[in-house]
Amino acid sequence: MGDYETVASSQPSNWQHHFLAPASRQVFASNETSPDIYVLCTGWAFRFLQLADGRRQILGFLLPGDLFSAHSLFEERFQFSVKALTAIQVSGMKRAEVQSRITQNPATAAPAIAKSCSAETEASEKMITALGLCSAEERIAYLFLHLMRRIADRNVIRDDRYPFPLRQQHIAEAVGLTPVHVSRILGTFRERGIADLSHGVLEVSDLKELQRLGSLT
Amino acid sequence: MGDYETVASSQPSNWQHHFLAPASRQVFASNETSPDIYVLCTGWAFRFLQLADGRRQILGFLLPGDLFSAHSLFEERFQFSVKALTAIQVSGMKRAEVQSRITQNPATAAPAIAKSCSAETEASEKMITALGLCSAEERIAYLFLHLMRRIADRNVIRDDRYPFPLRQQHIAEAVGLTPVHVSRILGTFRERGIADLSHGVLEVSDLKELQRLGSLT
DNA sequence: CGAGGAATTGATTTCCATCAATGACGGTGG
DNA sequence: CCACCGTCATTGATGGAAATCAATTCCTCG
Repeated sequence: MGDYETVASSQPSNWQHHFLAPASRQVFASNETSPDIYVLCTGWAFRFLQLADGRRQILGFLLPGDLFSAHSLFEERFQFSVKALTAIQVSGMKRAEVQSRITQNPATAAPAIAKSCSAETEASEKMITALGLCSAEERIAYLFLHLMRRIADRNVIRDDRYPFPLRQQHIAEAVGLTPVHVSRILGTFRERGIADLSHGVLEVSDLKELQRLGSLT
Repeated sequence: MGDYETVASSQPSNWQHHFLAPASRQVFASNETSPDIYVLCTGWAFRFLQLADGRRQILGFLLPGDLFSAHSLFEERFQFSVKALTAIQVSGMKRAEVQSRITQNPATAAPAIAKSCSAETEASEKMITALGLCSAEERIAYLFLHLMRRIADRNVIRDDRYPFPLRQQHIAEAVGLTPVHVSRILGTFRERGIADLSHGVLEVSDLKELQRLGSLT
């Protein structure tokens, strides 16, 4: 891996460390192995898979507090690559250490881990459904709603304005469209008074309509 | 749930039971809860999500030996529905009992469970990639290769002929296409001498080409 | 046989990708 | 301060992949 900038900890420990990465830097590559597990502390990142011909699929976005993957608790090989969307700060912990702490009190740890894995899988399967069944605008609405919920869990949201540091390119790669088409759909959302994404902020003016489009009911 | 036909066990036990379901019967509905976990013993089934308007996405196929979901070990609520593709035989076990057996020797159970969860998630994320990036024929080739591997793990395959009880409708619902278009693609696979699916058997004549199309490298 | 679902085939439409050009910024250096 | 550049977003024109509509034909199974 690339410990791009290791930050000196105030009380150094041998089982936990931190590092920084600037926007756009790839921090891990698919198939890489690591004795550590990672948590995103600040900033946004995304997980993705890339095909031989360069096509890239974004699997999900990482927000502060997210484990890169719940499965990384047990699996030392990355099944995806990770790239910083904004400047980020990451915390790494020795897997062995974390595992031993888990086995020490499994009663509290096990349900949390199970829930976390379960949530990941559920999100994946909902995304499969969105990609398999939904139109371009439904997919984008779904992505917005999914991220809005996660953002709202971490930030105080006022006036329905969400911090949203995604380029149209990222939206396109997440929901299987071209950036040009994403631009058109966002244009229609604007003129229909549904939502406006610009300058890194998503402002939702017609939540009902957005939900009607993207709820995957 | 519907214990359609409960089979008398030769030595009855209170923590394990079996039942049968005919082809096309839905055996569980999304959001249902169950104190049991289930393994498919014989036949094929599939997991799916359904939207309010009736559109349906197949999330994956279940083959003999498959847990309906590894997450069901911890999660009592179904996040998907299950329907029999052929006539099936299912075994159900009390979750509490299974969990206590797991905690009795976690050293052997834990890695197996983790691997199983991990495999499910990896499969989901590869499917997201296929749906987001790939053309119709690439998606179908991917589905074929994925299932061929799983079938070959359970059956002796001769002459590259795989038992394959899917209707074109099911293929369509799994890879996000219409049955009509699936028919066309399968037609081209036939005339190009790549593979022939009919009468419930998939016969592969040009594995290399199928892999070139569907390997998701 | 005959009936009904499944598959195939053709004609047409729709949605989205692709190609191409333009404009809006923000940074950089002269 | 302004010309230059690269990135991003927007817009228009066109083409292509897959959906949709509509008949048949083919199986399968009573």
